[in-house]
Amino acid sequence: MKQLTARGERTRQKLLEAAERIFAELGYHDASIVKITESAGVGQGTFYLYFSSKKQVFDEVVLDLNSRVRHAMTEASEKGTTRSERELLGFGAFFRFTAEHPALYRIIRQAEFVSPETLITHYERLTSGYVTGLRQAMDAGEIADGDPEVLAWSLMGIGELVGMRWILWNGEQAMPEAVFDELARIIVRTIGAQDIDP
Amino acid sequence: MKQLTARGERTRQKLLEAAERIFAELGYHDASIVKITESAGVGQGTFYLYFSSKKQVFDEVVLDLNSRVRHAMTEASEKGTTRSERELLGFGAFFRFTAEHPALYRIIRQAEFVSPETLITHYERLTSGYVTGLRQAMDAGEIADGDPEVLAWSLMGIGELVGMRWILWNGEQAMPEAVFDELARIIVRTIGAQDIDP
DNA sequence: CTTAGACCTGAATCGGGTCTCATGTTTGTG
DNA sequence: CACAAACATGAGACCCGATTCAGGTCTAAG
Repeated sequence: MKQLTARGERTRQKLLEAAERIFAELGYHDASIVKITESAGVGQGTFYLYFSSKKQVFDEVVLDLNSRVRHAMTEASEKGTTRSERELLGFGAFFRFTAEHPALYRIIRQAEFVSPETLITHYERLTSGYVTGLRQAMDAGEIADGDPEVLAWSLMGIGELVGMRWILWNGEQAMPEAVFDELARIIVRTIGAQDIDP
Repeated sequence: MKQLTARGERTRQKLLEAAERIFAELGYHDASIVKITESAGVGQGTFYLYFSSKKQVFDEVVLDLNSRVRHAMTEASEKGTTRSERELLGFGAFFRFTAEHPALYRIIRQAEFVSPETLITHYERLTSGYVTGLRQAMDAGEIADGDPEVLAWSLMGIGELVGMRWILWNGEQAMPEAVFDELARIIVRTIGAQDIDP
């Protein structure tokens, strides 16, 4: 599998998108190659021209979702000036992404057994950028001092469960404003945001 | 399946324990009835004398773990007097349970597709008791005011991811003390605990 | 218009899983 | 001790899925 022509690239992309769709809908185990290729509109055998196994396409889907969600969060949070603001913008982007791509959740929860290495990679990529930002804010005295790693994982946990409860279980609607407002207060407390004004 | 004799009860229990073990180790899909019955030391057919399907035994294992972890948390947190204290004792119990029964995590993450109803029941039972306690503490002015439900889910999220990172991924060891101490500070901030002393 | 190379196909192979059932074994009671 | 009710068994019926492969089809360059 090396150089693909435009046609090959197109087919590969169709398969990747179909895989994301089917994995999200049915879960890893009930998603069969037949269903994926059917949904992509290609023959069964075609799958193996582009991916070496079901697990491999799974990993690729996870990593793809990972880089997309991080991109969305980074882009949003860069618009903020204080750490609180940045944090809330990041959460907002995360929830929006979740509502649009429930696959993120549904697929990642499966990774525990399907592909633990990829699960770890996913979470570590999410935290590592996070930790840097939090440490800077700590050094600047913008938020409470402490171990930024524990804080980063705590914040991810909040996002994960609140997103599950109010987005996934709400039919992938946007989150009610009241919930987000409450959450905003909680997050500001959690990071221990300080007023910097002297 | 109605009245079981002592012998029947014993066999059923052996199967339930074996199922928990095997599900935790292999995940739902790779856990086969053959493996469960082998691990329990009974014949394959015996399984169906006590459970009607693989999914049913899964649900039973989840609900059993759920009631055990809640019991452990409640018992621990009742020893505390302030809400902060209670909260930290509850978290401690949760982490201890996780270290001793990694099945809790590994199994529940699978439930998303295997048995979504049971997943929801699990989380809702965990929060519902939580919400009551938090509301009382809010009314007593012990912690920051707000929607106790959002706060309950946030706290669960923290426990879930921090437990995953520092217990599951650490070979099911107890959590490093430094991490727990840091976490304690984070939790106290998150609930917005107030000094009550006038 | 030819043709090499890229691309596509789905039937067939192979492995494995759930659940049933006809047949035995154990236990407690009269 | 006899025997009904409970309990236990594992072979096999039945189903389904990942992956392979031998044989087409498409496309772009000459």
